[in-house]
Amino acid sequence: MKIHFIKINTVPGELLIATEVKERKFSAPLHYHPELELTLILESSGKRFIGDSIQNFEPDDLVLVGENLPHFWRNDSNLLKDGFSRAIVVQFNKSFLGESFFTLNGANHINRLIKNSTRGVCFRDPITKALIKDKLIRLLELDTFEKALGLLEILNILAKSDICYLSSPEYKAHFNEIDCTRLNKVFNYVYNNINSSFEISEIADLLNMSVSAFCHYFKKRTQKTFMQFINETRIGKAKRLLIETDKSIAEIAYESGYNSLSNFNKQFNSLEKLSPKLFRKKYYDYANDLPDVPEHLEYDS
DNA sequence: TACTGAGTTACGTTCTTTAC
DNA sequence: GTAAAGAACGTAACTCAGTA
Repeated sequence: MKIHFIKINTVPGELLIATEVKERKFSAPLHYHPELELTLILESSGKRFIGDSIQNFEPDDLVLVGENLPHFWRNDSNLLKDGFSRAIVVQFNKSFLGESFFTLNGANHINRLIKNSTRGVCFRDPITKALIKDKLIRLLELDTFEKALGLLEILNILAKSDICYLSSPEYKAHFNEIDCTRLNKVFNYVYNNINSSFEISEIADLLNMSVSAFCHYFKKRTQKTFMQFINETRIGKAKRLLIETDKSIAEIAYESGYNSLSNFNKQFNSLEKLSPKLFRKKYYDYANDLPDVPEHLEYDS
């Protein structure tokens, strides 16, 4: 799999593209394009790669990817047995309302958001996300003019909301064809073998590198050590198994790719600041205490 | 009391980082 | 890209807590 430059095919007369993506699993490869992309995950979970950021995503994950920023979403393979991955994706050019619109007085905050999005930004405030989800769902039904107004309203809300940067400040899109072919080989290998144990030398061999050279390379490109990436991926899977199954901690440890319970506990503790058992207990306590969802925030799927 | 599952510790092996 | 040192991991053996 290579990094792809994708030309977004805008419909003549349309200012932006707003679509609901519904697939068994998100199929877009690592790619970039000059259009900005606002993505709201409706169903599915896994890992998203944006610039040099590698993080877990879950339903209601809301992310704005700036122009020419490499990105792709990778589903958890174990969650695809009985469902679809769904997301609302809005792609638009930063000058969809004219070259200088966002430099006008009163629109500077949106201009700042567009600039910040070149590192990729996510929005964590639940009230903002609920509001944007509602507006994105409505956006799908609107005509061109109303869509543009709707997107303007969404950008206005997002620009006033707290943001979390995804890529590091030092990140520059330094991926070339070779880098991305290599990283895609690594990601594919890891996701296809995450349940089993594998040695770092296997991955290094895959790229015709020494183990040491591979460690250098991976850290430089992702700002994480390879084992950090593996652990975050495995613990992410373990958390879902803790929540969604009643399997024992040991079973979940082995199913997440750990060969020892002790290391699983150590890793889980260091990432989550609590033991797997306590995590499961806290989740169920929290779920049992949840009030009914207010009617205006419920959405049919 | 015995059994089971969860968590801890010590030590050998493997991985990551640093200096070149 | 390599070598070496330090950090992190995996294994085995252990303790502790809950339960029948």
